Amino acid sequence: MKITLKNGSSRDVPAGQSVGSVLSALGLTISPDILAAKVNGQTVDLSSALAEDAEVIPLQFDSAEGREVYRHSSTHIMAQAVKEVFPTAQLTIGPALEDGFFYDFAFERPFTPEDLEKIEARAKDIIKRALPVKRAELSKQDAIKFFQERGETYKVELIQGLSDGQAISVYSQGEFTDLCRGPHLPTTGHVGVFKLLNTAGAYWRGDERNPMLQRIYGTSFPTQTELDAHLARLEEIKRRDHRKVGKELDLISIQDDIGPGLVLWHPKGATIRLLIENFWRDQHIQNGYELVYSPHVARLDLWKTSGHVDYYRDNMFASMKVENSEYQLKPMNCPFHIMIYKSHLRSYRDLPIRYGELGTVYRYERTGVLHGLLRVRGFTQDDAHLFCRVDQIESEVSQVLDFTFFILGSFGFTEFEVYLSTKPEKSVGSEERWAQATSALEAALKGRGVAYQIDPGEGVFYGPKIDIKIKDALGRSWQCSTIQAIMIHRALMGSIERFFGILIEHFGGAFPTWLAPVQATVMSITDNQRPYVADVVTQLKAAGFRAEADLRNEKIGLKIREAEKAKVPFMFVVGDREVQSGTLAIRGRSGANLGSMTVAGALDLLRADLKPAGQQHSLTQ
RNA sequence: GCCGAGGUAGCUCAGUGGUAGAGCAGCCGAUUCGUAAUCGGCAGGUCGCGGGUUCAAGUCCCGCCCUCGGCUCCA
Repeated sequence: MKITLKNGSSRDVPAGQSVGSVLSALGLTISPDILAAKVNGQTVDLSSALAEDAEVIPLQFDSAEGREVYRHSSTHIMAQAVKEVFPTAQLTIGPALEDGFFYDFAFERPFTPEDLEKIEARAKDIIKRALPVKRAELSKQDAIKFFQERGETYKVELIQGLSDGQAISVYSQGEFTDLCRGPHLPTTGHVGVFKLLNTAGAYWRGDERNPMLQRIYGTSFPTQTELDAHLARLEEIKRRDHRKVGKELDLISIQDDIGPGLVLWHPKGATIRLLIENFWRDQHIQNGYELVYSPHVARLDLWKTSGHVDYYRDNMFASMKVENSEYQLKPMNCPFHIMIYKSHLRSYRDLPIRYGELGTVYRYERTGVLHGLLRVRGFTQDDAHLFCRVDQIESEVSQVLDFTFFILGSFGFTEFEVYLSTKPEKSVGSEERWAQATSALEAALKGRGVAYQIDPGEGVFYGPKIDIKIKDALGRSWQCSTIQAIMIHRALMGSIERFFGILIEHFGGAFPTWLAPVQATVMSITDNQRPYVADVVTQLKAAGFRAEADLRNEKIGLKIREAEKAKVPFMFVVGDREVQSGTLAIRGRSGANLGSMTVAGALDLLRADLKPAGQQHSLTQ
């Protein structure tokens, strides 16, 4: 039997040996760092036997597969701890997540923070015991019997869902046994630091008609340093939360008296929105779009014709009666753009026609899913509909792809994840149209060399779509852009509200100069410099910059602190020295001393900081 | 919608049945100061909304509204 390693070296060994012993026979030290192995592309336990020629790759925590095994074993350790502390809790499922794990238990009451402490202490004890983790295979019948005897009814239900001939694997550590596909760490002692984070309710199998289970989230890492880094990242995410920053910087508010999911844009937030919208309009006109406007309500019949009443009713506000007709608050802009298109006869020579609108729509979302600016009930889509011939679809989609990457890149987003979503269960239109539209989208993606994944069945009822997720400064992915075929429907920023929420978090409120609501604050040291400061501000404003004076009788330290907290990109400090020499002492955001310069020099500095849009500031401040 | 935690001054929060508090912000006064908080004083409340228990409710009970975490990652 021939075993090949990643580095290409290979060796003959007798069949039937375990992966672990083969690796050590090949001269690799089996340190606790090696968690599992990949054999011919499949992740397996180190204890699994090798039966045929194989390529073997040892897995450590530094690989995604290695981490998955590590976290999966961690959640088993937590489950064992829960069973030891609360024997009446029933096991359900417990997968690894990207940076941790969870396990759902059926239990008579929610777990309290005190419970978590006890469970965590027990889990640490289980790690200390370094129990060997053993795999066993049972027939379906035996597996059902085994878990039935232990009162694990959810496990029995899971096994009943598995196919009949299949051998069913269970993993044991000490007295604890769980139904599990594996693979797992060799012992519970392979886990380093272990921490439980929070609890939550979760439906059995994710279905709200099913019983509510008690979920516990946790995470684990080989070292305390890595755990600390992870916790610091969670803190950073909290610090940048757009709901917190949006309030601190007085950008937006969502008020109970107005209604959930309905956003007020305060002057500073509105300034940024205006800049975004102006940029959007200019770019669309330059790229061959015609801009349109449409009303916020329309006869319900329009929404019946469009299919929204049949396919989208759950997300619509209730209709209202006006005179003798029913009217509907709009959940989408498409029917209006189609009506503009249909307002007179079009020749194929007129195509493509591209209608764009910053169209505000209203959708009913259940209160439990609302989330700051990222999930709201009233929002403005940067919407457009492209009417084109079948032979133009591919090139139009290609252009939209390029345009999307340009627009998003202008706001500092340069990493993307692209998904192609295909025909869902509930849909309108023939199979042929779906196939045609889907292949046009795919051809455009391939033509632009864009890497993408398929999201089967996730298309909209009227057509397939390309979704583009942007990655922010902390590496998180957010869904904004969508491009949908049949009539090509696209939104690049998605909704201005969501996009703004993401922008706030991406920059942590420290917007690049072209978007900053206040670009420079000119501050006096004493009352002596007031006329000079006022004159400088007048000059800055005349040059088109958003500048403010801070003439208060306060110490310069306080003025700087407040400008820092407001994330103003530039502070121009003026004392008697500057008045004498006709200069400004310039301080960048976060304390950079940029020296002294004249007003003309300061204007050059501001201009130079405007381009390339969105990419000139460090995102780590 | 469901499970859990919350809602007290503009903001952040303390307040375990007995006279509603602090810090910051605000206002008034003093201070004229060189790169992240000058000092002093004053004012500020339907304790989310509605009902109930009690001599007495921010606090206990019931209903509702809203916010936050989760319900998407699946042996």
